Amino acid sequence: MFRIGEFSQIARVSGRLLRYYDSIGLLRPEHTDTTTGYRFYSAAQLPRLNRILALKDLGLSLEQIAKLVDDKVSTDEIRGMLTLKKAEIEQSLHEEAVRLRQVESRLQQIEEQGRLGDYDVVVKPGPARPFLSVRETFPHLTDAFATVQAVAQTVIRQVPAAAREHMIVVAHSDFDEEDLDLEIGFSLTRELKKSIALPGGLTMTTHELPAVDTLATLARTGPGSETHLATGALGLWMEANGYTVTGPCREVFIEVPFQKPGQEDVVMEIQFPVTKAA
Amino acid sequence: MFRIGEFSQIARVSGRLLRYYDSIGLLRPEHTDTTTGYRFYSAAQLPRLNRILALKDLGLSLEQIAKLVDDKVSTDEIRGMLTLKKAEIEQSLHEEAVRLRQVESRLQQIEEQGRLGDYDVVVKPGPARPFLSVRETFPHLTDAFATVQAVAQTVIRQVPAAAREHMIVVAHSDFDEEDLDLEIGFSLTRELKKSIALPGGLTMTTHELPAVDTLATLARTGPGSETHLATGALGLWMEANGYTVTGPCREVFIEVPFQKPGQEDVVMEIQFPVTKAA
DNA sequence: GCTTGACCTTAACGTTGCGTCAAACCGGAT
DNA sequence: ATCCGGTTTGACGCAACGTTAAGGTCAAGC
Repeated sequence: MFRIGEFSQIARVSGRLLRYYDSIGLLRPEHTDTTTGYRFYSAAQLPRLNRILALKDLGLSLEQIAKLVDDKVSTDEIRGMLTLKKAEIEQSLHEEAVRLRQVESRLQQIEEQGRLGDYDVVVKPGPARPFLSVRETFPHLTDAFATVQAVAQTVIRQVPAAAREHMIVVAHSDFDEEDLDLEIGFSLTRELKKSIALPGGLTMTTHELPAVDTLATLARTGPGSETHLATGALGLWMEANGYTVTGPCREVFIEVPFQKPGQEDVVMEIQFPVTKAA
Repeated sequence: MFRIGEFSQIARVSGRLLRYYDSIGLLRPEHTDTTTGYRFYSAAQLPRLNRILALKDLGLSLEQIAKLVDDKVSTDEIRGMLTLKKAEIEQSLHEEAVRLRQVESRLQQIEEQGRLGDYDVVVKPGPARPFLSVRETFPHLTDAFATVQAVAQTVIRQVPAAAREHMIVVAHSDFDEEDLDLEIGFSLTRELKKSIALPGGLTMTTHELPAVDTLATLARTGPGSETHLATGALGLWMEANGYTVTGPCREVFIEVPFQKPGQEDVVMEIQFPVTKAA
């Protein structure tokens, strides 16, 4: 019989660990002196402790280990636990690899620009929303501006603040093209009357802005005219991190833009539906 | 200005997270109502939150992130932090890969044997110890038995219990060979007189049992005659996990063996000095 | 003006596996 | 008898929040 200190030296673990395993019932000393509380371990307990340590190295929790070493699980269940753990490790390996890529990408950014980039990309899901909007093709971006203004003014006046969410521009065509196919409108918190007329003859109707599992997003503030810089950065990020675009780009205006003349600054989030390429 | 719920929905994070970041000063709401305590966030705070989330994804701690987003560190320090983080991730990737191999190895064991193996290997360091021993070449393992007995008896009688540790047999030759080159003795807790004579003409002298950084060990109880089973399992494990033997095998007897006639069971730990192969 | 229900607040515990004190007790050697 | 090293039981700390719990706020509807 060994006292805790000696046993801990044999097994190369701390005494604290042995006391902890005693307290949770994972490895009880073979005998405990009732008057002094001293723990006494036998040499024959070393294999059990080693099994615990070995299973711990596999990444199993002490709770799982307790069941395993006490033979509380069938062979099939053991197989299941290990198979699950294997999947977890593979998942974790994948995530770490992604992290590594991102860190390397940031380091490269620093080498090239001398500082951390201006923009940060966040990947998150996008829920479905009712979407009160009008879709039009404009010869040039500047031509769309009037419609954006009209939509903002009209919705603010005719839709209660509690029912509307964000002004959103969905680009069904590339922003670089000559003829821009844009959908301009507001996401809503609840269904609303079917359509609202705009001054100028266009009419907004309610559609569904579809939910997207993975959305690569970039939030920025600044002049609306410099949006392309952020869009470019987001494109580079997607390329560098192995994402491919799977849907139309959305520009979500967290604050309704261009409300006052001369107010060029916007707070917006650029969103691209994406999937991780294999 | 958004209340916490709305802001949390925009950013797709929990309200709890925002309150936590407020409490640690990482992201303070732009305004807090002094009478109600309500937090109010502005849209312009979204980029900062996104930067925090992006850096968190890199695996940085909130403490590090706080310094980064508040521009408390130079570009060189940022580079250092990221380079360090990169190394950590690479290390972690390596460890996970090792874990994956071990889990797969266990799964294979279950397929082959229908249960978890009998033996568990633990890798740990072995500290240096003074070693009172005698080295001899024996034609066969059975020939060594008498010397083992003699060493045990003699040391128990002549060395105080506080000074001796474990009986150890170091195999300077392979156990399979015909002529076994064994070193038999006791590790000591402190230096002792230089030599002790054994009945039969041999003499034990004090050497140093060298420290070993990485020792692949396997503890077992059972008949001393079945030690080769455990040794075989340990060999398989080392092979499966990419370790190579770098020194003589040690058999450490946690309890002094063969003390009573007919007592065949031993509690021992088999140790191989190893290194991870590339 | 009152109720309702959604939203907000702080406070506090739970998570995982121990490391790290702190204050007091035990045991063997001198 | 004394001393020193080993042991005991607490108790806090960690990292980053999730999750109740118990109770204020606010705007809408009656």
